[in-house]
Amino acid sequence: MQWWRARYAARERQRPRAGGLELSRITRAALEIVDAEGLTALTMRRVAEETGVRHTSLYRHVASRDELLVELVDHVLGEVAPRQTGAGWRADLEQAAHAFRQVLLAHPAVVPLLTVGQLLGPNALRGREFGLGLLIRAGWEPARAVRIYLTVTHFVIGTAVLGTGGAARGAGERTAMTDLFAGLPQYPLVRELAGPLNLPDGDQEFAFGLTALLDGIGDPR
Amino acid sequence: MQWWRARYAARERQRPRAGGLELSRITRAALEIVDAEGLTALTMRRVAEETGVRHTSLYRHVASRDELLVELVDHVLGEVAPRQTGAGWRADLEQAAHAFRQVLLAHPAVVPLLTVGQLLGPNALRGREFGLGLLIRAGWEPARAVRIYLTVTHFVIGTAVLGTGGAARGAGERTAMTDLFAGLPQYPLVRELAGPLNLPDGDQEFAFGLTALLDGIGDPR
DNA sequence: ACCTGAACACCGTTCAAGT
DNA sequence: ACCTGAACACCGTTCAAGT
Repeated sequence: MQWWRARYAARERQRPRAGGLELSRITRAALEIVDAEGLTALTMRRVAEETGVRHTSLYRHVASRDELLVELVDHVLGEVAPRQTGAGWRADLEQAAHAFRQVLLAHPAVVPLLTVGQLLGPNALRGREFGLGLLIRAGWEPARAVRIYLTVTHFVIGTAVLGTGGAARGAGERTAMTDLFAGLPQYPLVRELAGPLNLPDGDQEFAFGLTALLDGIGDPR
Repeated sequence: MQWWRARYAARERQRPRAGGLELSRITRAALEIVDAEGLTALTMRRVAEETGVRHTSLYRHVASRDELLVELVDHVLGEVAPRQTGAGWRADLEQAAHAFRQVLLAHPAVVPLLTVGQLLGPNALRGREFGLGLLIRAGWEPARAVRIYLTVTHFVIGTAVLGTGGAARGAGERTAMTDLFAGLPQYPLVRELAGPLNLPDGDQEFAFGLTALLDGIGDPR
C-alpha cells in the first residue's frame, strides 16, 4: 500500500486544536474498545463516543475505518520490544518471536487485522530492521535472512490468528465438541483423539512448531 | 462450536419444495460471488438475488450470515482430495499439504474464514481422519501425530492467509512500496532488501517453510 | 483547520402474512 | 414447510454549514 506515504504526509498537515482530537487519542480509544469487546464493537460511532466527539469528526483525522484499522495495527506493533539475549542469533530470534507472540496474545481482536495487508507502519519497519539485522550479523546471506525473517514472522502471526480463533472456546464448547465427535463413527481416529485435538494448548504448539522450524533451518554457511 | 450438531439435525428437517431453494444452491451461489468479487460482496441480499429469491427467504435455510460462512468453508474444504503417493508418510503429508494449499489459492476470499473458528464440518473431519491415519500408520505416537497434524495444517492455513493478503498487491503497488522504503534512511536493511522483502513468492516461502518444518520434526521413534 | 447535523445508501435480522 | 413484504436498528461515508 502507498497508504503509509500519504499517511506520513497527512500527519504533517495536522495542527491539533487545544483540547481537540488527535490521531493518537483515536487509536488509543480504538484499542480499548477492541480489547474489551472485540472487533465488531469497533464502529466509528463508538470510537467517537469514547473520544467525546461526533462520529463524522473522525473523518478529519482518518480517511476511513480501514485506515483506522491500519493505524491500530501499527500501534499494537509498537508494544513489541525485542531485545538481544547475548546467547546467539537463534536465542535472539526465539526471544523476539516470543515477545511478538505475547503482544498478539494480549490483543487477540487485533490479530486478524495483521493478515489483511502488508505491515508497513513505522513500528513494523522497526521490527523488520531488528530481525534482519539479527540474522545478517549472524552470518546469513541477505536473501536467506529475508526468507527466514518472513517465515518466522508469518509463523508467529499464523499460529496467533489460528490460536485466537480456537481459543475463544471455553470448557463448555470443548466438551460439546467431544460429544459431537462421539456421534460420528465414520471418523474413528478423529473420535479417538478428540481429547488432544480439542485441547487448546496454543503455547505448546507454538513452541513445538518454532523449534521444528529453526531446527530445520539450521545454521548459516 | 456445537453448531454442527444443530446443523446436522436441521438438515434432516429440510424438505425441499420442487424447484425451491436448497442449502447447496445457496452455498454454491455464495462461492461464486466470493470468488468473483470478494468477501465484502457476499451479502444476504446478493446471494438471494443470485438464487432468484427474496433475501429474507434465506433465513429458512441458514440461521444467519455467519452460518452461511461456516457452510461455505466446509464446502470449499470438500474440494481437497489428498491421495497416497506410495512414497512414504512424509511424501504423503507434503502432497496433502500442497493439495490443501492449491484449493485455498483457488478461493483466496474464503481463506480468512478458516481462521475464525474450528473446522468441524464433514469435509474438515474427513481431512483430519486422513491426516491422522497417515501419521499413525507411519509409526507416530498418537499424541505426537495430533501435534504434527495440527502444526502442518496451521502452517498451510497461516501461509495462505498471509499470502493472499500480500498477493493482492500488483506490480504497481510493489514499486510504490520500494519507493516508500527508499525514503526511509532510518531503516538501512529494510531499504537495502526492499526487493526480496516485497517480492510475492508465496509458493517458494511455503516450500521453504514446509521443508524446514518437516526436517525439524524428523522421523518417528 | 476543525467540528457538527442532516442525509444517503446499504447492511443483517425479525415477523406477520400469505400459499 | 416455504416464501414474501414491510419494518427495525445499525452501519460507513458525504457534504454543506458553522467557528
